[in-house]
Amino acid sequence: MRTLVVVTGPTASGKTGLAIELAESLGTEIVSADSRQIYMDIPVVTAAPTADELARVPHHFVGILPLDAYYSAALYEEQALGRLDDIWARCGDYAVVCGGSMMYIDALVKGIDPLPTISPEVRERALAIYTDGGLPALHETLRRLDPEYLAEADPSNHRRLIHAIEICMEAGVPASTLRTGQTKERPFRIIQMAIGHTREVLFDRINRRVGIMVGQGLEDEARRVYPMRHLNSLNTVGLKEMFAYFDGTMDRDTSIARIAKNTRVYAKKQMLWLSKNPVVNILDPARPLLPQALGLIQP
RNA sequence: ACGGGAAUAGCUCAGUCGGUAGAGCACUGGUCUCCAAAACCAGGUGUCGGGAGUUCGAGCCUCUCUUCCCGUG
Repeated sequence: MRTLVVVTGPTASGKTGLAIELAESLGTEIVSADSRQIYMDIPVVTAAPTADELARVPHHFVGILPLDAYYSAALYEEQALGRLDDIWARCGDYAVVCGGSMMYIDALVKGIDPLPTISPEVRERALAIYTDGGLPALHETLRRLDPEYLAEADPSNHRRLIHAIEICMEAGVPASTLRTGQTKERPFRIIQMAIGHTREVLFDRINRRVGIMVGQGLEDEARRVYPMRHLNSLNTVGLKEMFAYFDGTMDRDTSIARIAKNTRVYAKKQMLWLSKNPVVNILDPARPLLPQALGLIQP
């Protein structure tokens, strides 16, 4: 039976290493579920798998997109499903997904409504409504295009309001009519797991990892992409803070301290998401992980 | 040792006329159908250094102790 093994969890929890061990012992490949590792040219800050690790197990969706490429959870769902079929066809019944982008994991596991991909022209028009008129203009536009969404939406969250307007413009119908929120049934078995570090241990791992990144050339990497800093792909923990240092608004030590701090904040958000998702099996980090993981797969 | 200053949230500090405290950052909790490492929302977490006094009432005034800083030795 085709089985999707999902290794998720907060950043710096050891997902990559576990996924590689699993893929090796199952004789299969890894599909990454990471909204930043998918971009090329930023491997250090995203803690992407190393050359060694990539040589041990083939990875998909790592370092494949130019920094200015548009991407979304819906695109990921479609492309990852296709790639999984390919892996099952070549490698047998198992495929491993590894990543901490919970939106992507959800899109893959539960499915996401087929909302249209927004054209650059529409994106520009919708953004202009906000830059010209702020939140009130967004509310006014939605009152016309999709009052139902406006009633449910977070009125302060311009990103989501803009996106709803984009969908209305692109699709020609109210966005709320396209959103069913229905979970799709997948024709394969799904087993999800995460490593259950305590917050204290995880924060310590994060602090150490930031130091390692700096040693691996984080600053050089950030400097190389600095001219493109307004791209969404670079709106990323570890780069934002470095850019502030380059801009002169923060000294280097503060910048690095803030990277650690913001990574901890990010990890907390991921843990919150996990805690709301009881389907995920929590592995005990005090015991060897691989046997626990294999035990979940073949009870 | 003497003189002066300071002590309030995790940190830096504000606190009017005496009416049991507030800001920024930090921190904590949360939202979630799609650029999500994004975006957004909510919450003050306190023995006002200790003790005593004046007062109806003290972060604020008085005394005292402690600690720290600056100056002079």
